[in-house]
Amino acid sequence: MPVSIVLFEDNDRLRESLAYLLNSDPNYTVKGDFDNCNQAAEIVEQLTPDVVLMDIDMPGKTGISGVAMVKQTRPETAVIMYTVFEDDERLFQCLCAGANGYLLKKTPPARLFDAIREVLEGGAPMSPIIARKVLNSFQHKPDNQYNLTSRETEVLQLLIKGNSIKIIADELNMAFDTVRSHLKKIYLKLHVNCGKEAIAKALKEKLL
Amino acid sequence: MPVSIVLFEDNDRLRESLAYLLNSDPNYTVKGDFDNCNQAAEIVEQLTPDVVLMDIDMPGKTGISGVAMVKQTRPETAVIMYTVFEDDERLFQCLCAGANGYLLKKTPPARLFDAIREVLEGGAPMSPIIARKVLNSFQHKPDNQYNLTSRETEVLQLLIKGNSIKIIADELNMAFDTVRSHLKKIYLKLHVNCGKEAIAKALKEKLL
DNA sequence: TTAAATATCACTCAAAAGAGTGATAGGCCA
DNA sequence: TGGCCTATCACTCTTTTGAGTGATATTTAA
Repeated sequence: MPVSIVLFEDNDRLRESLAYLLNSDPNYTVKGDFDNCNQAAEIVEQLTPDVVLMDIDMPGKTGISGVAMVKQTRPETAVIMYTVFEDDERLFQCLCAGANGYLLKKTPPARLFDAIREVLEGGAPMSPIIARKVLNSFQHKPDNQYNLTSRETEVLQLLIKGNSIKIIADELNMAFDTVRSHLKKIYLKLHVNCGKEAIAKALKEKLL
Repeated sequence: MPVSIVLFEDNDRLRESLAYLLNSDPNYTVKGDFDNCNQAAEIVEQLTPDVVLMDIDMPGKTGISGVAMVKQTRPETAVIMYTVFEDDERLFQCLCAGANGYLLKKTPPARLFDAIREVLEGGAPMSPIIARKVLNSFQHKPDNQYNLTSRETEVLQLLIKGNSIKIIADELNMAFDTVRSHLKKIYLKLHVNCGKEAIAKALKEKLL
């Protein structure tokens, strides 16, 4: 019996190409393909696929909600995300929602067959960059992808402990305005607008 | 130039088989093989391998200490664990110590070549069961040990995204002062004094 | 040896946030 | 029925923070 698959992907051409590709192998059969995942729960309940391929950016509900819905209504369904996004935010949201795999769209199509086989064996197919991000998330060591200077790092470390500018200045023996000066640069480098966003970003991405 | 590899594995026959296997491919060369990792730091410093294959159960220091030492002295070294153990305890200790991959010994030897290629591409080769365990570790549910009400939770969720009070009020269709009212209660319940501390605590303790 | 980056501090102005106080209304439950 | 909790909103006052601008000394790198 071939592996049954359902696709959620809003790009019509891509979705049809994928369906054609998968159907061309007798071991796989696409039971349904949809350009949104608003009815994902009902669909997996009806079609009972072995594997779901899920885009993230779709009209209506995002694939992040999509994987959550699928996993809630039919947990035994293997869900592989298939997306262009490789930011930490969406990646970990998908994983927390129960995704079983995460492939970037730049993945060569042939790899898709491997991934589906792998996920059915209980594995977790991931693109290399994604796998690396996942492993890095276990290390509590900083990455400094934003090129913070050592002084800026010190300031940010104190900030994410919830300290006020006044306290930080005292702690690092510098003037109030110097701390603010550093903070401005930090916000620039992190692309945020205020301390709260900086804390959120630093902690979410384990910068320190 | 072939990929240079160092092996740490106390089973002599297995270690020699691995070395023979890897050396049989001109693209790979085993620069050294050792039955313990007590001198792992000095060894990688001397031999500067691209990849280290590391057993866990060895006389003297464990492979867990081993990967930590290697990563500390030469972080650019890719370390792949190669072990029979598949318990969560050792697995996550290795990941936290900085392992770049985790293969079970039941892995077919041919897969080793894939794994080495994968780790050099920035990926994280893992046996399917291991990958599954890693992904499962992300499915944490919120705890709500501080007895936040549903409304307070909504406010906190928006706060930790870095939103201002004004934005939160708008988002939840409530008055500016109502949001502040909720925030005051949230700060009380979390035992913090300001929004920055609340964000830090909520994210560190994965409250939401 | 110049130019760039870094670290330092100062001043102003406006916006945001925290502290304190109090009020109203609906739901729940004993 | 009368508390208790939750959610809602309002007002004041003070502190904190962000944005803008600019200056100076030191270090680093081209």
